[in-house]
Amino acid sequence: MTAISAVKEPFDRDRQFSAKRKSVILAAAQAFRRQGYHNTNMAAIADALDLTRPALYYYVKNKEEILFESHLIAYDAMDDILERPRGANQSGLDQLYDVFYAFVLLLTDSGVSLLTDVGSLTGAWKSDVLNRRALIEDQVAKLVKRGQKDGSIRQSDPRMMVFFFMGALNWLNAWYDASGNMSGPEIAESFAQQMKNGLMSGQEN
Amino acid sequence: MTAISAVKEPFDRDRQFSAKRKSVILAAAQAFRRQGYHNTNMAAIADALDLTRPALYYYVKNKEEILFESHLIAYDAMDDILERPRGANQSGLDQLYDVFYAFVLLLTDSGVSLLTDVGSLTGAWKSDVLNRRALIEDQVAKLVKRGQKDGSIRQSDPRMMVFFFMGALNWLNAWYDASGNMSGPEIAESFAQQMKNGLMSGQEN
DNA sequence: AAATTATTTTACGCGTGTGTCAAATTTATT
DNA sequence: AATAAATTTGACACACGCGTAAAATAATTT
Repeated sequence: MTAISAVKEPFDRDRQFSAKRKSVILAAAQAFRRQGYHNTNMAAIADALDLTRPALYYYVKNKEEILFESHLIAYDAMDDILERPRGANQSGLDQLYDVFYAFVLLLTDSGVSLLTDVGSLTGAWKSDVLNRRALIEDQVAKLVKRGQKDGSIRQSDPRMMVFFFMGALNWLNAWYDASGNMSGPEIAESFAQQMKNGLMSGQEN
Repeated sequence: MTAISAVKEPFDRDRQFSAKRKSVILAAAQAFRRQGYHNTNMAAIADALDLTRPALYYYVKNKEEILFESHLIAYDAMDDILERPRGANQSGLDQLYDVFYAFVLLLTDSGVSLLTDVGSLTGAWKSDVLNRRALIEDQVAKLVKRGQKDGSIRQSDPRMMVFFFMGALNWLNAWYDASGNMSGPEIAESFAQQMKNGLMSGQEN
């Protein structure tokens, strides 16, 4: 008998299964980030895990499902960041700074990455992902509006502001290489500062 | 006899050929922008031009060449913008503002778009495109450094700054829809302002 | 250790999409 | 009108990569 009681045992099975399943998704997501969805075939994913191609289908319905879940992983992580308690005393701008800083850190230091291949998703998968993204943008836009109310952020279309610095974030994937000479926190610092100054009120301009 | 003299006639032929060739590339580029390279098949490109699929191969070696040239079109246009004479009296920051404004306008108002599928290019095609992009980023970084020298731009890693607002630019493709309620110049104005404030020196921060 | 269940594999079918080629058609030239 | 050149087409070959199914192996339970 293992250390796990007979009652819990099936859960352990499930746990191992979902652990392996997740590592399939993660391995795939990494490859997708580097080479793109269509330039990554199932064999490459299998190889990365020392498995053979059909074994993947034991964990996953099809390739598109992997792409779907890859997106979810990123958006879940961003949701977590957005749900972190933020000092109510802070200005909207400062809160936004912290959130954006955490976003950049997420993309540089954890393996999580934003993916661009939404166009390769179909049906509910596609709309789900787009909805999740829109939700996050809404949350961020809310912070912008908050900052505009408390005077820390200048008056301008919040959506444009969000698109601007979220774009910078998305583009990270294209150039950031963990082996580069710039550390994650350094990039996060630089980006967050730039975002902050871009929005800040009280510029002579 | 047409209006074109017999001497020029062969050139006219060539001109018609390259005109048609270019419209092949442009039609493809549009489709690539909307749906991505791999989600666009040659048939779709042919359909858009009321041609049949093999006719495309009269103008073009293969699909990858189309992608390659799609990239070139965008980078050529950006080079043009960078080569426009800029008032030497202007600060580096102001020059950058104008350039960035023109970049955004290019992407919103002309059909030209930045493409992301570099990973689907191989060999010299890929490196050429990456080089072109790097060259443009260098030019822009030069403007940043100029602004830092003349005191209009604050002291910080120029490469990070360039990545930041060039990212915003690249992300435009993902959300900008000509039918949206925001006009090209409005977006350009908003983005350029945001970029400017982000870099500007003399923020209390 | 036999039996059951979970996991992985080998072998295969199939669709999609690219690129080619020889023939047909259209357009220009003499 | 006949010829030549440019352009387009229909028909085909072929490769790649996804997903499936039945069988084999490994792990777990009784």
